[in-house]
Amino acid sequence: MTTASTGEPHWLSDEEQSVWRAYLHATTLMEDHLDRQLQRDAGMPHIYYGLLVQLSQAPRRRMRMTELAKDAKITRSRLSHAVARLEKSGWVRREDCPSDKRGQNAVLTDDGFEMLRRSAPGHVDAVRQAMFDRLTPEQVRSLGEIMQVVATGLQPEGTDADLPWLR
Amino acid sequence: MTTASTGEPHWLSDEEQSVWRAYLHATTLMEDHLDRQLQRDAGMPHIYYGLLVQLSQAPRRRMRMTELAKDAKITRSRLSHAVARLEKSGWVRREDCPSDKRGQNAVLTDDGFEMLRRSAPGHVDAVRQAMFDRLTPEQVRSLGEIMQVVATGLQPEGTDADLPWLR
DNA sequence: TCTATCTAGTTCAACTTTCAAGAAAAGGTC
DNA sequence: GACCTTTTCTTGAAAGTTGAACTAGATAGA
Repeated sequence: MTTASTGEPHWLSDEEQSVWRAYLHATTLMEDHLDRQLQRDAGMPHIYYGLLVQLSQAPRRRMRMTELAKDAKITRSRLSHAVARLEKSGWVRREDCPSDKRGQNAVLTDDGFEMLRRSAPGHVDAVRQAMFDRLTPEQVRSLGEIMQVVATGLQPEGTDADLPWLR
Repeated sequence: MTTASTGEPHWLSDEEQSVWRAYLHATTLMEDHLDRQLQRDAGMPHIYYGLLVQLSQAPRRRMRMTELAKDAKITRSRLSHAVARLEKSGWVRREDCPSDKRGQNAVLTDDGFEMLRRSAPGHVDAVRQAMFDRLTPEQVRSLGEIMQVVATGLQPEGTDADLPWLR
């Protein structure tokens, strides 16, 4: 599939290639770095930690599964497995949703909240050292805009709510 | 662990938090997007595709396992599994290294090269649509600098060659 | 040479992710 | 209500990843 009707694909320029390589390297190393940091200090991968953070910020520290999955940009299936694991560790528990008998709420337990409280400073430090301490304020602002544009562009079609929101 | 000696951790500012969220969303969605695109069009995850690209650019389309792992920022273990899989698919084959009997070369097969040739245009399109088509030239330049800084900061300690290069 | 150490790469088990399939409740529509 | 579709969430198997343990070959020192 080529962009236009000319036979020749629209390759990346030298600069674009080098930016793309840098992007892939930086994001790979960052994900790796945070996964290790959190596996070591909190006993879970980065994505699981993110789920707990979301829950901790939600009203009454609980969220519907689908909403949580949507916010975390993961599939429901993946979330089901993740919550099962976090439940086994005692950081989360499931709760039937009163208003919709199909629904489940994932609830952050007190142990889970306490664990977050303990590990948050170390995690923020890791993020800071890897990213914010190395960038100028201008670069931080610019990065924010760029990532916002990219995220929006990849956001599921349906304006935002109840359409096939991933894939 | 708190950054300084004051008791209070150095939390992220509101702007930093919002940039960090955007970064996480954008990179998650991007990885997801490319994984699906390549799984669909080339029958493999993004990281495997990247390995083939590296091989295609190496002299004689072959590389030592360790070097390939280092360039791709993955562990040797992961690479072993990946190459085993790619070998089963016929895109890569292993070859003993003549000069070091412990060594293995991963070699891109003709089929692998042909597969790359067919799927590259679609992949470039996907990258372009998701990122470069949405950014101004100024933003592309800025993104390149930022990612370079971050990648360098996370790069393994040893200047570059033969020291513990990951973790 | 003998020995200790290091390096290259693989393997195993535990864990995570994906995809497709499925059960159960909710929401139409007639 | 009966019927069909949609939504919510889970499950199970296959694929991929991780970290530690392991084999074999290279290296260096006495």
